[in-house]
Amino acid sequence: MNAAPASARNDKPAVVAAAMRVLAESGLPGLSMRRIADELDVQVSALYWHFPNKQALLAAVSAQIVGSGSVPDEMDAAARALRDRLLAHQDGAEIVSSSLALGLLELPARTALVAAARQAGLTDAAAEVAADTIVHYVIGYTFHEQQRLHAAVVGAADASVDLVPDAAGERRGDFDAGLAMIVAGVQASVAVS
Amino acid sequence: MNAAPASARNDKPAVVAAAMRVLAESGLPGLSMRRIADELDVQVSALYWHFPNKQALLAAVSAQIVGSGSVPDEMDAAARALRDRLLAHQDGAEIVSSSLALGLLELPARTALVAAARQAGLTDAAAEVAADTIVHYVIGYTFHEQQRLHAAVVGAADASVDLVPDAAGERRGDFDAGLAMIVAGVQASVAVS
DNA sequence: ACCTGAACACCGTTCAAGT
DNA sequence: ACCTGAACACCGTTCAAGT
Repeated sequence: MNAAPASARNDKPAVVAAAMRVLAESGLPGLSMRRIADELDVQVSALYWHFPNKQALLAAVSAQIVGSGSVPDEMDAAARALRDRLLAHQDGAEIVSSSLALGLLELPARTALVAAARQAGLTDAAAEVAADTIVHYVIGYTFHEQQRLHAAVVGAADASVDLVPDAAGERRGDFDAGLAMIVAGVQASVAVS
Repeated sequence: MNAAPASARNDKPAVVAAAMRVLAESGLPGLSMRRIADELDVQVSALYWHFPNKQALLAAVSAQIVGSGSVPDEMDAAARALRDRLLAHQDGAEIVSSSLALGLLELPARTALVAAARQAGLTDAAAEVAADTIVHYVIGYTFHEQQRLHAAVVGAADASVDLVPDAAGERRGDFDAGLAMIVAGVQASVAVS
């Protein structure tokens, strides 16, 4: 009953893999159903056998981006792990953001953040708020950063020098500084409750 | 020299006003150049006399959304004022987010936040980080919230009951709770520096 | 189970030409 | 100064039909 079919065609993971390749090459603006179909040497309509619509396909891409492995159990480490995942793919933050908002994606990092906040002494409800606050910050910050990269590419000879100062160096510092403020606030909220 | 022209045609503010009407009626997905042109009884190509491209038009819409008036000078009040502006327009957070990331928009609330953070005792650099952290949180949170509204409209008979619990009530509380954590963290960072 | 081919109803942008 | 008309190169989605 597990006999290999006569002609091996595409399955869901193959479609997602093709989408990841297109994303790496052309970013989110280039990630059209037609480009993905081309990558598989297939008609566009074939994709709709595997996924009901583009958003569902993007949700599968998002799941690939954020991964399913384990996440560090400290708050700042978990936040940075999420950020690194997003940064590892072009427009990663934007894709994940929309899948998340549509309720089509589970975030392993969020689960880890809730646990860490609880361990720090927050009530269950406060831990959820803290986790969401940090997730919003990470995604918002990284989204903004990745879109600036786009703008910089478009306006090559632009005065965008001061917008993207020394590339990764300073930005990582700012991200960490902001994150530290939030984490401090979360810990401070234990005293209040 | 200020004589009224024979036939009064459209100017930039009129185009922006038309775009705001379309946005109110159909949201960001419906905000196409063609729909805006229709609203003005004009050909699409006419819009390109007023704006070089759609992003520039969206930046003008964003400026209208965030306003130019004065902003409360306390940190949490300034953050809530920004949030209220975004919530007052369909997909306000998404539109503003992309204009901001592209460097096409000034945020009055950000200026107020920097000033408030400085007054709280932060260094100039730390005050900028604090302001950006809060702005990212506000936009990220509101973006997420507004996209859920979309999803709820699309899946009317859905099990989206637990995703949008009691509408505004609980959400406002969660937003404020998260904001309070960040503000506490910002104030805590004064001791460190 | 997976795909083709063709169509539908859209997009943003450009450009010569008009008044 | 502001607009028309037509075109270009795209989109996501649907659907009957094939193997």
